[in-house]
Amino acid sequence: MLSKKSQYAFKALAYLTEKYKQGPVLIAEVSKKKKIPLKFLENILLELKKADILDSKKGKGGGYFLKKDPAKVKVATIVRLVNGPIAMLPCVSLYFYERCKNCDEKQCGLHDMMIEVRDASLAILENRTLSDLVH
Amino acid sequence: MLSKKSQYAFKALAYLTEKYKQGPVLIAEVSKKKKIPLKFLENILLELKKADILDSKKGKGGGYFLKKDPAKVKVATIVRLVNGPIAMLPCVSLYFYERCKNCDEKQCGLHDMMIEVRDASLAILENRTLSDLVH
DNA sequence: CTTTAAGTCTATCAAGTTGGTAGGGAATCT
DNA sequence: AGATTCCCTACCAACTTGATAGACTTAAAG
Repeated sequence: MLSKKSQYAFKALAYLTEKYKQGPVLIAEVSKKKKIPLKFLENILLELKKADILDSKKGKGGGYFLKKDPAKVKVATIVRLVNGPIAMLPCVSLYFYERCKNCDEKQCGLHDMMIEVRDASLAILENRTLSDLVH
Repeated sequence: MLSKKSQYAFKALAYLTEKYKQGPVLIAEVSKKKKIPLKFLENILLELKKADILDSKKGKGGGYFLKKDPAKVKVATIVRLVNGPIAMLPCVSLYFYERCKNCDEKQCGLHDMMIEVRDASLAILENRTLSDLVH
């Protein structure tokens, strides 16, 4: 399951997508409109900035805004960033791979099945962008 | 991600699938062969018994065994039982549904996307059984 | 050059979950 | 009766999650 933090992140990103190219948006505005605890949202947006998804301006007239075209930012990227692995097992994760202990990947039936699930999920998440969050 | 408990459960079930119709198998044997902490495994197997997946016999010659044909036990069932929801959001879960707060499901882009992911995952997990874990 | 309006950073915390352990109880077989 | 094996309750340390507090930095306005 996506954490609450991830859900907040997506709501905030959807809002910033709506406001794309309209100048910086206050954290407080996002917090109010999307009903996300202010200080928690601060952390989330800062993290997204450090990951190069968002940019910000300080001082009067400042705020947060998308750094790139929302149609170019994959949902999969955000999930990995904020929520972690998409795969159901570390041994089938592309970005968070960890070898299985006590289990030969070449003969583990679960392994193969979870690769299928991963690929099915990625087929969707890698082909949807922030633009698809609003309509 | 599947919890360690879930991974243990699948390993144990795979072992019991191999021994299907060969009489009860000791917890201690499963623990040793699959390298699962004994007392932790006890809890897991007991839970699977209460969920009607396994059955057991006490005393000498006792142990655990599959209650049904492994080809009839869906992987999805086990995941839900031991790990919880398969969907990435409560508002798109079939078995663990919870309404979204502050978010109209009919106009939430994330909602639709996560339904797609859920269906893609279920297409696999609902059509694989314990038999597919061994080969 | 001071005030004010923002975002930035560090630290902390309560509650819940996860992975695991301990030990005795209950059933069953010999 | 005694051995064997599962059953049950309780407990615990470590980690994660969701959230808050407060001081700091940067930038614009006047």
